[in-house]
Amino acid sequence: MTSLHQRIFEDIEQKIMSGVWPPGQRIPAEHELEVTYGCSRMTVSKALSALAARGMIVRRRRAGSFVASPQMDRTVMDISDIGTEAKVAGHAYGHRILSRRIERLGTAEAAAIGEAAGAEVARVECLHIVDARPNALEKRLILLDAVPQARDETFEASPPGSWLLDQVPWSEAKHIIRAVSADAATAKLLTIERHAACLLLTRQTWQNGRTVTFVEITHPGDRYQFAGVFHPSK
Amino acid sequence: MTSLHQRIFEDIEQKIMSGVWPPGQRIPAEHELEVTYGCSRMTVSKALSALAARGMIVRRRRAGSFVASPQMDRTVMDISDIGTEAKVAGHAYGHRILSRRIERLGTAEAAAIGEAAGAEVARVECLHIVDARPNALEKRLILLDAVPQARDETFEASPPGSWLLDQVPWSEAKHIIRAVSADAATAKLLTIERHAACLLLTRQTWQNGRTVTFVEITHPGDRYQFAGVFHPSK
DNA sequence: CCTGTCTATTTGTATAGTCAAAATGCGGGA
DNA sequence: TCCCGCATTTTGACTATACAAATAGACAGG
Repeated sequence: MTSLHQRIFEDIEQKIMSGVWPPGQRIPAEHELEVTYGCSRMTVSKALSALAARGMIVRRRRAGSFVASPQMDRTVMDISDIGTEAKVAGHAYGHRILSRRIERLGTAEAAAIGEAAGAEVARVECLHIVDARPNALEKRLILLDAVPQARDETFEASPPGSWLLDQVPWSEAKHIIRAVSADAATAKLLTIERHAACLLLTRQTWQNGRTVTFVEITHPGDRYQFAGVFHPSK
Repeated sequence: MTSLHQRIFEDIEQKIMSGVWPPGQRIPAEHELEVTYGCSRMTVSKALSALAARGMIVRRRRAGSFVASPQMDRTVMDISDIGTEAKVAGHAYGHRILSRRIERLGTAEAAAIGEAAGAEVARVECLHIVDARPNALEKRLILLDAVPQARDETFEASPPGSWLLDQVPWSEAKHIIRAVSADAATAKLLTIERHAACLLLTRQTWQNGRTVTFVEITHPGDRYQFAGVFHPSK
């Protein structure tokens, strides 16, 4: 007994999530949807407004409604540099690909991310540098089944995260934040002391129930933090 | 040039946030608001639906609309025990008040939280215990100006966080998550090794622009994590 | 070609109703 | 007294309509 505006909402959501309507795609005008669903404009409008409120579409007068760009590979909270909080603008950002190769998932790792062993993946390690200091070490798996274009991508032009945004439409994601002690290799790359506390962000992204990418990002704990303001009305 | 339904939304939001309408308070029925604002029911309904969508009110047929209970002192993400993730139910929870005293804010601390030095605060330290193991150390400041009832509260019955939920209506909050190494005192209380990585959650809560409480919660990094699933449609 | 204007399209806001579903709390019956 | 059923209130869903605001794209003028 779902209501009509809810059905329209879910219908369009599904089209966006499955990639049938990619980011930037124009959504039929309210008038057209009113015909396809055989209802009044108010009902269509309610569904579209809800989608807009959730950030899945962007609406512009006269132009129409468009599928928004996904934010699947963005952290839930902002990552900020503890030392230079005020300095918002003027960050010099860069990245360095440490390694990149195509391989097949081992059984242990496959089980950990809930995919079949033997699946082909691109394994990428990338160091993120802000203002000449390393601020994150990224270890990523990209399932070639879901993103075949990743096979021949070097990620030199744009880091894997941003690159994926342009390839995969919409998805769901799970974030986990842990505190860990840096191992020797990580400490060296991030130029911090061994055993220093680090923030470890793990994110797994799915589309249609299948894993797209799995990434671990390690931040130096003494320099970076996750922050977010939440007035209940937002 | 704000629209009418938006004005109604903000008007009611303000009443809730400022505490004029405390949690559980019944909101005038749509029909009554339609009279007070001199508009149609649809317009009122739109505003109330938006408030309901944001979790600020709960609506029930025939009964009416009610101000929801605040979630101001809840973490944005769930805190879960890494070792026993499956075991959702059946946690034995307890807490122990380590210290509690009334004092005045020093200049350094006052500056850090953006309040005037010399303001009276209750300073509470509390250890949270889940399944016989300490899982969090809480260091909290409560501004007596905002919550005078805290002066004579022992927090033995319920920990400061839950206690505050019943005292302060609605508020805004800022969360910060850091990774830190445990100092000697913290390590001993949490029964972990010195310098072990810990998750440090800092939360500051305001009401009407004035700080209500400021809290630092330290979790053992090897046993606890923050996790959240985010399908963009939620 | 470039620039300013005009128009038609599309979303935003609002009204005024109808019918449906839920559930509270009352009154009547055992 | 207690319990059950029903009437009434209140929210939920939807229609049909109206006008306002923005602006993309066509068109005219320099």
